[in-house]
Amino acid sequence: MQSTLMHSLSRDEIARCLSDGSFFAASYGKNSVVHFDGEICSNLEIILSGKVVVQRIDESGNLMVIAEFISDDILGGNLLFSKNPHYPMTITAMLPTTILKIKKDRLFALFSDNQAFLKSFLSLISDHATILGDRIKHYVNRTIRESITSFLEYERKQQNSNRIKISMSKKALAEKIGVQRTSLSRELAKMRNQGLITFDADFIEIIE
Amino acid sequence: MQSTLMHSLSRDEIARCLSDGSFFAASYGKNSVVHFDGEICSNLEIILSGKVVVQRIDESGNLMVIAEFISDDILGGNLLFSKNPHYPMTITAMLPTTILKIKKDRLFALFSDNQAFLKSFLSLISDHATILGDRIKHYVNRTIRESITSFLEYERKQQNSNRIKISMSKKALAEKIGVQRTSLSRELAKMRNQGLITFDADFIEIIE
DNA sequence: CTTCAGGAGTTACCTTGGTAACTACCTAGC
DNA sequence: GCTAGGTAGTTACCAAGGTAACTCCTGAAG
Repeated sequence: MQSTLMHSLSRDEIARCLSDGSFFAASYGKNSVVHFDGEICSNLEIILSGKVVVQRIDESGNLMVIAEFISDDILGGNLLFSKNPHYPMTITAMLPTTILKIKKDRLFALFSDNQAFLKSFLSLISDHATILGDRIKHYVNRTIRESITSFLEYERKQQNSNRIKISMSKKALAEKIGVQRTSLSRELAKMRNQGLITFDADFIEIIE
Repeated sequence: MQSTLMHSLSRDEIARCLSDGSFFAASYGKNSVVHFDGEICSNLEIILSGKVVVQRIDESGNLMVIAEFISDDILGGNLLFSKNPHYPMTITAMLPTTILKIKKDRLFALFSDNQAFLKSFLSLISDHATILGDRIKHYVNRTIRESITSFLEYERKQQNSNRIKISMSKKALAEKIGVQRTSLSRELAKMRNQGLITFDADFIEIIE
């Protein structure tokens, strides 16, 4: 991806937008909430640095991490033009994060002026929609075993190895696939007992 | 919504695109598959008449209906510009359906020429992304009781009445919230026994 | 060095809900 | 009128996994 959206703007354009107030930046500390569930979305936001997560929290406080976004990714792209422009989930900074905000009306002018910008934007929001679809496909209405297998198969392809580096804590993995940490722990242990995998803190290895 | 996308095109534009082959139509019979899971998406499609459903079918054949689309809605909008332009779920015609297909490259030309068309398109794909978000929010990782309550609360607001018309069969409702029909039946019976609701074939009434 | 917090593994207990096997309708076609 | 297919309701049985209450380990702060 690599900053396609910002790169499609010239320095002059950026400078002009910053000076006339249609672009402005904001900073968020670690663990602070960037957008609350239900908050209205009136700007397109581009992450300049840091990391945010989109998370659903249900009534009993259970957490599911739906997506993670880092530099050069956007927030709110799919909300700005929808009939109901409210953030449907909570967005929280995981690290100190700076975000550039672009007013909606200015955005439309940029689309007309700059085809590359529009193309990057469409590509980003399409990928975001795909992420949601994937969440449903991979983790919804499945047993934990199926969710784990789905995750491992995906990572095996990505990493092209049976020895899969888990670049997050087990707790985070449990939140990602939407189950309790203890249940994930139990199921991983079962799979190890059945000779399907081995694992430690950093790796899970699939045994053929 | 009302056909905003087609209405934003002039008759001349439509006629021109049809004659040069960048627009073309296709028909599908009831219960025929419009797109298979995994199929590549290379056109934007506009539903001219009929009804289609987006459904996820897991290995054991369980069905969950993710969304329903009717006339003037689009298919593939979020796929065309994404890095992985494969249909992530099966799309099936529920009624005899005709669909207009627009080649991707032509689409981009239309965006440049016609701002209203771009605006309609952005609005449609944003709404689609919102639908996916809602599915996750309302029905994922919940008990059947919570899913039912969520559905009833939503419909209560929509219909502005405690007596909620269910404009689908119980079987379809079960598919919508992603549970077995018998389990839905059991849970509704429990809720009736606890004095929370009454129901018959067409209505569910919430008792305050 | 000590303390404390957070990640991780384990397990008994129990709720949720999927499965399967019924029954009872209802409607369309013969 | 009779039969076949589709929708609904019911329930015994059982597997999956959430909950809670532990323990152990590690790393950072004091």
